[in-house]
Order: sequence, then structure tokens, then C-alpha cells
Amino acid sequence: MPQLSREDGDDLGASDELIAFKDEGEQEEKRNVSAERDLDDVKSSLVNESETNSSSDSEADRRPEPRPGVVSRGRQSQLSEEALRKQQRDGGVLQPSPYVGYPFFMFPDLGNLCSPYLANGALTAGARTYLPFQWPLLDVPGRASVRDTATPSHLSSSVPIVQHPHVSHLHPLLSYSPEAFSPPRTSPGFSPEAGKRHPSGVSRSPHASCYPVSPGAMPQIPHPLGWLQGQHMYPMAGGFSPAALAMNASMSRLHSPVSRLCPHRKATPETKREGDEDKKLHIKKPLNAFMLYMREERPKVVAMCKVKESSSINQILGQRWHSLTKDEQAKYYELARQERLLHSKLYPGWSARDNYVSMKTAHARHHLTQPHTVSHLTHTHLSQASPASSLDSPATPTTSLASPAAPAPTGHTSPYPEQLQPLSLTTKPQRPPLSLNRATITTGPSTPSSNTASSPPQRPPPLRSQPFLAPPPTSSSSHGALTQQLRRTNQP
DNA sequence: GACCCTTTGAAGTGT
DNA sequence: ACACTTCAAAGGGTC
Repeated sequence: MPQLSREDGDDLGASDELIAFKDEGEQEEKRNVSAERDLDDVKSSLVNESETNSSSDSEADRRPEPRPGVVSRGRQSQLSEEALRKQQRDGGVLQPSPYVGYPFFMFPDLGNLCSPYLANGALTAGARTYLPFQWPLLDVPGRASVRDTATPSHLSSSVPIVQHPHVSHLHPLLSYSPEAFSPPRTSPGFSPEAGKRHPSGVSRSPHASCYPVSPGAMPQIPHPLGWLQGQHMYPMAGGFSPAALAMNASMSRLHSPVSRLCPHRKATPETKREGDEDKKLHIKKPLNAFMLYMREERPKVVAMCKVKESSSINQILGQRWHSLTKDEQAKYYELARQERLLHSKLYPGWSARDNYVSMKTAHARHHLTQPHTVSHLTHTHLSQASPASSLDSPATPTTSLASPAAPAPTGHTSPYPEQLQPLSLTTKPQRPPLSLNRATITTGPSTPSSNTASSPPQRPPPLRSQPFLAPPPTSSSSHGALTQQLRRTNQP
């Protein structure tokens, strides 16, 4: 990973920033100047953070290579412990943690990870509000209870349950929010109702993204607070010892061989059998900024529109997302960043690849049947997935080939408020050609995607499909819709 | 009951 | 480096 200093950190993703959103109007652009500066700072802080992360979190741990089971699990634990010790030596424990808003997941090392972000005052106006106001403090067993969160050093010895001033809308956004622990709900991963809708067995509840832990694989650890009992989470609340983190690392290793075999594939008898295991072990991706925004805004839009169909709601939400100011969006990018950070801490060995379905199974199958060509990818896959499961049918949907976007609804009374018309009912500028995507519209030196990943991006022009507009059969159709349709069309 | 649709963003894969 | 693909949430609709 390139070493980027704070000074040049703004180059990170800077290319994106050169693209202004012209539809916002000049006034708003002026208003956003300061916000952009904040975003710059956020991005720089992300650079620093990534740097710190890579150095302190033993990047090698996250590399997919040593995935195979027990042996690497032991190593993972060892490395995680070492990383933690190192950070504690380096004084990371004393750093203020931006995770004060996220109770029960106070990682000492996270403070170190994020400290530049807070220390330099580079938060956006929205993000700055993460600075704590007090909730009741939660004493952590084995740690001194300090009732004062006024100084950062206290953060290391207790778990302050600090609620964000935006608590009404922010904590529901985070997967680790107090709300996610509310008593009536059980952990989505092993709720009896889990998997009711989703093949992966993961509940679609609003809190579904609380990362589950298999109850079989992990003893249930009662939370110090009674209302948390019954929640099967990694035992972060019980103390953030290296051992605890290492166990998490081990846990995530445990997931590898099974969970990488597809939560979403179609249910064949074989996949069903394995699906039972997947239900317990599947670790979901952390939510991105837009997903967090959707989770927050969906109820409002639903209430306003009297429409529950998610595809329509999502269209509206997509529009609204683009109409947000950079400042407002920055809030969600920041949340998403923290989600990713937290996720990476909870599941050090997890990779988004673990949840991939069709590509890897297709590859595995291909190379099982034609073992003479083994790419590095399939090599990895084959070494990690059992042959039987690798032969599972691909999970990609087999669908009708022509299900283009729904026809434009004509002559019906719109259930949408005027300002919330879905795209088909409003005059939205036609999306740019397919080739004009995120990568190509950027100017200046391109940056690695991994670097730009968490930067609050400049809002690109809408790239996705024009809903309800019958897409032309060829090039001008949207990226997502087109590729998905092509994909489906190519399915057997 | 499983999957589709629809959105944006993150991250993985392939060339 | 870049293009492409998959998945994350949601819930009504479809088969």
C-alpha cells in the first residue's frame, strides 16, 4: 500500500472530486465548498487510517491466501494478538475512539486507527457530532470503571454507551447500534425465523445486518446488561482482550470453507443441506453509505408514498440520495466507513469474496472438470472448497430473458407525492452512455479503487438503469440492468 | 417458497 | 489500470 502522508492524502480519490454536480446549482456549490473541504479531510483521514490499519492490523492476516482452516486459524489468532499488543504499546489505547457512539464495540485499537480523523478536527459537520455526549456507562468486567468520558484516556477502561446526537436516525443505521440489541429481537443469524425470505437464512429484519455468530460455534455470552441477553454477538462487550479479538478472527476463519459457498445460490438438495450451515455462518457485507441511507429513509418514503414496493422505493431513494448535499452524504459515508472498520475488526479474515456465489462456483466447477488449467483463483478456491460443494449448481438466477424494465405506467394515479415521483414519472436526464462510468468520468491521476473506496465520492451522474423506461436493446442501456440482464440471459 | 426488481457503493475478479 | 461482477437491504410481485 502506498504510503500517503496527510499532505498528499487529498490526492486520494481526488480525481473524483473534480467532477462537480452541476445540477445542484451554483448556490449550493458555494455552500458545499466548506463541506468539500471537510470531505477532503475525511478522505485524508481515511488514508491515514488505512495506513495505520495496514501497519497495525497485520495486513497479511487479511490476505486470503492462508485460508485453510485450523492451522491458519492459530496463526490468525497469534497475529491478531500481536497486533493488539503492538497497538497497546504504541499508546493506541489512549487515543480517543470515534466508536464512542457504538457501544459494546470499543476496540482499543480502533482509537488508534481513527485518531487522526478526530484529532485534526477534520470531521464533517455531521460527523463531528460523533463527539460524545454521555449515556450511562457500561462497566466492562475486568476493567476499571471510569465514569468520566471527558478525557479520551478514560475510554480505554470502560465502555461508555454514548449516543450520537443524531441518535434518532443514526444508531438505527449502524449494525452495532443499541437498537440492534433490543430485547424483543433475537439475533438474525439464528432466529427461528431466520431465512424465512432469504435463501441465506439471514433475516430481512431491519437489524439483519448485525453480524451473526453461530451459537454452536460460540458459547452464548450474556451481556452485562440484562436487556442484551439473548443476543448472540461476538463477545466484544465482555472485554476487548486480544484473546477475544483473536477468537473473532478464528471464528471468521471458521466461516471460510462453508460460507464461501454461497448463501444465495438456488436451493438444490445439496445446497439446502449446506445451506443449513450457511445460515449460521454467513457473514454479510458491511453496509455502504447508500444502504445506510436507505435503511434510514425508507420508512419515511414508504410513509409518504403509500407504496411498499421496494423497487419503486429504491428508485426514489436513489433520487433523493443524489439530491443530498455533500455534507449530508458525508454523514453516511462516514457511517459506512465505520461499519467497514468495525466489520474488519470483527471479522479480520473475512473477505467480500466469501459471499461470492456464481463466479467462484463456476470457476471451481470448470476447473474441477478441466483440471489441466488451474488459475491462481481456482487454485485458491479448490483448496478451500470441498469438491462436492464446488460442484453445486451456480446460484445465478435463471430467468426470463426478456424482462426489461417495466413498461412506463401510463394513465394511472400516482401514489407518490409530487416530489417523490419515481424516475419514470419525473423528468430525469438520460443517463450517460454505459462507457461513461465511475472510472472513466474521473479526471486526473486515477487512484486505486481500494483507496477511493471509502472516500465520500463526488456524486457521479446517475449510472444505473432508467426505471420503467424500456431500455434500448443495445448500448445505451444501463450498466446494472444491462449487465444483469445479460447475465441472466446467458444462464442456462 | 424462491427469486426478481431496483437503487448505490464496496470490493473482488479478470484482462 | 480498468472493466466487469457480486452482494449488501427491502418487500411487493411473480412463477
